[in-house]
Amino acid sequence: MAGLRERQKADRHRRLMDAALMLFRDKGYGAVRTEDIAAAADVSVGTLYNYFETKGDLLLALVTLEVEEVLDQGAAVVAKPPGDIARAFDLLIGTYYDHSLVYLTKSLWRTAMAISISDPGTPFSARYTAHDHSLAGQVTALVAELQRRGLARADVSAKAVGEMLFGTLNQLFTEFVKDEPMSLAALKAQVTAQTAALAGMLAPGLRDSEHRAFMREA
Amino acid sequence: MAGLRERQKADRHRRLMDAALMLFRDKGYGAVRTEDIAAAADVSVGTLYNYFETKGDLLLALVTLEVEEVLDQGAAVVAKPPGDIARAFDLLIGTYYDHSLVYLTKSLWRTAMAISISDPGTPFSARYTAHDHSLAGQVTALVAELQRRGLARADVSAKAVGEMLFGTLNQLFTEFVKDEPMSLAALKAQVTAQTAALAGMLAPGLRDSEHRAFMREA
DNA sequence: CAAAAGAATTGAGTTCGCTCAAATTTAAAG
DNA sequence: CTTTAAATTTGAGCGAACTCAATTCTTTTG
Repeated sequence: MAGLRERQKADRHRRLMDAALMLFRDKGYGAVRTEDIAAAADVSVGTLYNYFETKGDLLLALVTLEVEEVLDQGAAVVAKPPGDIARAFDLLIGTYYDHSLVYLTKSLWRTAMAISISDPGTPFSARYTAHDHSLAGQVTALVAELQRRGLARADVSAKAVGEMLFGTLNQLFTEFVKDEPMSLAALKAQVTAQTAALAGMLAPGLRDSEHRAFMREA
Repeated sequence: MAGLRERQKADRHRRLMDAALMLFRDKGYGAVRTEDIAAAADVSVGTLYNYFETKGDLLLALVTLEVEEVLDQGAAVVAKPPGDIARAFDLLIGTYYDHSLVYLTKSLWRTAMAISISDPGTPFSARYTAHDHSLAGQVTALVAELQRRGLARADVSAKAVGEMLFGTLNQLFTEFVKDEPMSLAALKAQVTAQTAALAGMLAPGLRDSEHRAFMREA
């Protein structure tokens, strides 16, 4: 069995994560002092900094939890996508968006994004960027899967489409978290509107006249 | 003539901006203490905070300088655009990009972006967002001007195209400032590649076969 | 089991952004 | 030119993130 030290370590780590999640959600990142988190987790401030490099690093650990769960849910969608391109995009992206507020608030997302932009060289930012790449990879995987199933034309690069799609969903998500009153429904409506043209272009075996009609709509 | 008080005020404001610009560029935002800026401007810390709400606000004042100059330069391009859509886009966007590092460094841009994301309700963020809107408006104005001159098809919304274009150039700029070794030339190459398809679609009087060829390239 | 070695915790101390009551400077009034 | 009023500056002090030398706890060794 694991030694006492190891168990205590795991336990303290969990307590710190739990305390931080609760406090951040409740009072907001800025209003929570590292001392509060430490106290709620029954450790000293020094110990908190033995487990996490900075207060922001603690937030990232929560973001990581979030993203790992959403990647799992997304994998299920990629494995069995709806038979329609537009619906498949909406379902995968909707899964991401729905999950985004399970653990974190808009304010916490903003803080995490801000830290990752301002210090792009740090481990924090590197991990945040890695999450982005995982998500973009999953979107690409969906496009490839649709192609494999003959639901999307195979003569375009799945990677190019996937990254364009991820760029769009990411930008819309950024606007969403910056706009406190904006609802998830409004966000989804936006992404549906913006990806409809792309979905149309990806439809296989479209005759030229129909193709041109899609172009005009987009 | 202006009273003594007024002159002193303008002078202190200028000294603070000069000092902040020099120190931020030299040592980086985080390494400069408000006390250092105050000392370099020959005022006390309290006075600094009488002129600027926060240390970040001082950075924003520098960003504002930057954006106002670039808007002036951009207006000249809009007034007399090159006769080719792709070249016109490249020239305007290139003007923005070239000017972006005249006053500020990548690191300072990142800090400014981070602050504007993390506190979207503050005056800082509002002004930063206003800059974005001004730039998007100028890009839209370029599209409208090209339409007026018969250089771009008039049957698409200049606003829609302008905002899509701005979204792209903004996203690429964000990636640029996050990637310290990336050169301005590389940034421009990326934007040229990404906007080429859009420029192609906007060409007026294109025959259907050519139109479809552009689609396939994009 | 006792002692030595090693690992982790602790919290007082440091730093830096920012504030505010007192002091100073400029303008206005008599 | 004084006196009064108003505007502005000032810097010691506060709060919060983070550090590190001393302490406590766990494991290993003899």
